[in-house]
Amino acid sequence: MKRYDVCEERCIHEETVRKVEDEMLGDEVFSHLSNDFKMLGDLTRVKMLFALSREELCVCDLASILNLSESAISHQLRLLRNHNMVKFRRDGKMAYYSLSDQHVVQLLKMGVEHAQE
Amino acid sequence: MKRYDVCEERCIHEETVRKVEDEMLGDEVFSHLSNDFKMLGDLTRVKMLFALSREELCVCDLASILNLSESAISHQLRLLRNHNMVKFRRDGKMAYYSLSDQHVVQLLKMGVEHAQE
DNA sequence: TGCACATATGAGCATTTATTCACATGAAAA
DNA sequence: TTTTCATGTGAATAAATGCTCATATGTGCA
Repeated sequence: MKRYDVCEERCIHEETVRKVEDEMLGDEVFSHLSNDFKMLGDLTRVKMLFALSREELCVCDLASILNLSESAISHQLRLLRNHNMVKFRRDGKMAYYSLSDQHVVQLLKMGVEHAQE
Repeated sequence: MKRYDVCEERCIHEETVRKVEDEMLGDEVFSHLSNDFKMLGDLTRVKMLFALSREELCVCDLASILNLSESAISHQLRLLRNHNMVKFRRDGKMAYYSLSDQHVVQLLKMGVEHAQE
């Protein structure tokens, strides 16, 4: 277990570092946070989420819109489900997906604003 | 080049799919978007960005706060720089980093809200 | 100049991840 | 029941990614 304490005793701004350390959140929070953003950090998934922000869609619809295999879409939908970003309802053979809340929409909106600068 | 057109002519909801296809953004926008979110989708980087949202910090400070090597931090800072998420100023031997705009802060804030549900 | 030190970077390695293929599941229709 | 079809999933593979180690860069100071 390395400590990287070379700098820790010389160059750092002790005050500032201590202050920021105090303000840091718990590891689980950061972990949760980065995992959520990771869901948005993929071209396929971000397109899927954007599409779902417009309409409820089945696997087949998404596959058609993104021009990807249904298997690929299904795999990604499972990830999104596990991260509580989408919900779904079954109707016969079909499964209809939609966003599980409005947070994703807001994040997407903010992201687009930033991207368009 | 597969077309996955099996479904395209049978099970899809043509109306809905066409509507959503019309509303989809350009590929460059989605690409930009997912790349930005990807920067937030890593435990180390999200911690770095959070820390930088509190104080301007040097490489050494960040390494100390995250308990990681300065090399690792430097590599990640380069990524963040390339994505215009952090800016830096040199002062002698030191390099001081800070967030390049408030968008990241807002995204982090929204992410935390969502994570805490 | 020459040394010390903070930061930057290239190569290598181990891990993660996105897609495909093949097959399983489950519901509707024949 | 048997068939069909939309969806779900495990295994495999190729690509991307994060860290480490070694080394380079560049600044301040003796």
